[in-house]
Amino acid sequence: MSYKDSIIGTAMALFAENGFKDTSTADIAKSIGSAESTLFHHFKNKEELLLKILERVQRDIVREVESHLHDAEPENGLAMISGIVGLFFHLSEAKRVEFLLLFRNYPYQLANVNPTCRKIIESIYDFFLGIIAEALIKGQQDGSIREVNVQKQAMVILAMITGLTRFDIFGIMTLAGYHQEIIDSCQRMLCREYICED
Amino acid sequence: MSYKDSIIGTAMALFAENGFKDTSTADIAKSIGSAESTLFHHFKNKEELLLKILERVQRDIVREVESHLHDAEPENGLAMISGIVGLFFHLSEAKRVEFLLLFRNYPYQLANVNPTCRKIIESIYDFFLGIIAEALIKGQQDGSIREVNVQKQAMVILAMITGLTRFDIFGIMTLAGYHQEIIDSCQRMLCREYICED
DNA sequence: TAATAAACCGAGTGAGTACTCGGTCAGTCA
DNA sequence: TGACTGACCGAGTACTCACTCGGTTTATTA
Repeated sequence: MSYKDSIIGTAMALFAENGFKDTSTADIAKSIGSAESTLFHHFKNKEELLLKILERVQRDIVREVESHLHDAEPENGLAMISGIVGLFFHLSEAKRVEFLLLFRNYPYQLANVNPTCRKIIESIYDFFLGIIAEALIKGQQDGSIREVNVQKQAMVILAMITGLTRFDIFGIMTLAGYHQEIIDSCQRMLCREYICED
Repeated sequence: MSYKDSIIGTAMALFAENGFKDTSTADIAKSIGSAESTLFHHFKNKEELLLKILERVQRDIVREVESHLHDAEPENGLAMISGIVGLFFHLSEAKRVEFLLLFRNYPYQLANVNPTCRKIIESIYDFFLGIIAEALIKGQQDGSIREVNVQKQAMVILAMITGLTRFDIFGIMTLAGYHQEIIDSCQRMLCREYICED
């Protein structure tokens, strides 16, 4: 059990860093310090290993987000959104390996032919869309957020933060010191009215 | 020249659809209808072929965008931003293959070790950042856009539209009918003040 | 037309690749 | 103690990959 977990952890790091195709089973075995054939004693093939990894990623991310959201006591829906956006950026550092894996192409390619994989990935995106939508609805009820199409707006927000995170993770640009600017932009996008101070 | 171009076109489609690693030189040759060894007569290896493809993608995208922007006569900076966002979504369909290729991991992996590749990719992103920043500055001058940090805000906008396009292209979600919502969100993010109509 | 060069091909080649198989060894329980 | 089970290994194996090489066809130009 524990050994199996260590395979999952090691393989996840390698898949995230180098990609699925560019990580050979020999690489994984070497990194663990075991024989290549031992991998196939625990997982029937490389693809099953990836699926177990994705399952763990999904569980870890959901658990982490829920524990953070549970602690927070936001005053209204708009503040909830700010909290979620901030949490997402926090996660992209704290769970960097998991995020990097989710920005790889292979999981989505596999999702096209493997329903199990598809479900895992969908559940991750649906989870984030769900908490954003919840905050939007709450904000509309308490008046902190204007009337918007909740589904569409949730997607726009998720796309924005994943897009920014992708830039950061792939080294296209750096997000250092940009978090407040981004949260500000979100608030302006959503708030009922906004008057410029200057 | 022309034959070389047809190799580039065919290989681009395959790399975009299946990824660099998952497209063998045999696949490319078969798709063109020539011998595998002929590829290596025109390109010294598979990597050089990818670089030539990326160069063409960069040229094509810049040319296409510039021709569109040249035609448009926006009334102010904010309208320019809306035009750029709309154009980006138009491109993600008109240049679907090129966009798909730019959402693959391999070009960015290669960029880490190959300066030529890095330059091409950077120039694409810098190009988009440049036209967005230009619109922001114009908007601040004509009063249609509030005072913002131009660099940061340009990145936020580019991240949002690439993030949305990525969702659409990878089949995570569909953008059908969302364009106006997104352009609206951008305008609210940028405009000097906004009063909700309801 | 003859000479030169470029385009193109078929048949390799060696270096990986995921995965298999037969067997060893340690721990568990009757 | 002895039979059984599961973790683990080394040595394969069949296959795919990018790339090479010797030679032939085609185009160009003197």
